[in-house]
Amino acid sequence: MSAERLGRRDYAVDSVRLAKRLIGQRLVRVLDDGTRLSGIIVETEAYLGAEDRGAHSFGGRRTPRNESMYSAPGTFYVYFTYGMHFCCNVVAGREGEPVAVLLRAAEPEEGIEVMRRNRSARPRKGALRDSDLCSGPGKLCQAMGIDRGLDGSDLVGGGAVFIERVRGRAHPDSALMNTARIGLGIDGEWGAAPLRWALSGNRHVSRGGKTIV
DNA sequence: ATGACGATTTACT
DNA sequence: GTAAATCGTCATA
Repeated sequence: MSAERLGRRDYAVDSVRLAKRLIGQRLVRVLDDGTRLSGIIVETEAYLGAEDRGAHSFGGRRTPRNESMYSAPGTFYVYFTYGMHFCCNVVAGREGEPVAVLLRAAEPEEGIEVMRRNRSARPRKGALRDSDLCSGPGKLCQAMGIDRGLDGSDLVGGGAVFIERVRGRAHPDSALMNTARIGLGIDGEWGAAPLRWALSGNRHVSRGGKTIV
């Protein structure tokens, strides 16, 4: 028996709704050798379309890098940044509408030791706690072996990445923390817009360079 | 061809 | 808290 996966319909909603809907659901990455790496999504950010100054699609920008944002809802959008990190998103809305949800953190479930190994590729100080594995967009991708090779893949169907529905884990807004998005180099309306959601009190939420509330 | 800049993470003072 | 690491991407020329 296999768990139910989110379908096209689940993804075909505006990015704010999808950002909240994905919290509590399970992100699954199946490696080439069949190993399952998974974690419960605990932090997301919504990116709107052409009007969103913080989005890669601001102003209707369409380049080879962000092409996946224009694909069907349920498409994976993976990009490389800061010369060393990958970040992954889930496309929302309708095909041709460049809106997406950034997956920022997850609570590891399956394949934790593989994730720890993936995250220890570069030498570092002390031992990695579970909460150091997927508590940030770059960390999550490194732990789960997500890179540009998965950009444009379809989360609906039999691919190597998908999201499983976790029954009884749809969290009400009251269980979520809602803040401005992290790391955008912009001020004003779009820099301050409360488009980041995280499961309140969860230890796997990223620190985002700032103190946890 | 060139230069400025990241939807970040880590180490160090 | 501050700064370094590190390189693909995109706008400009």
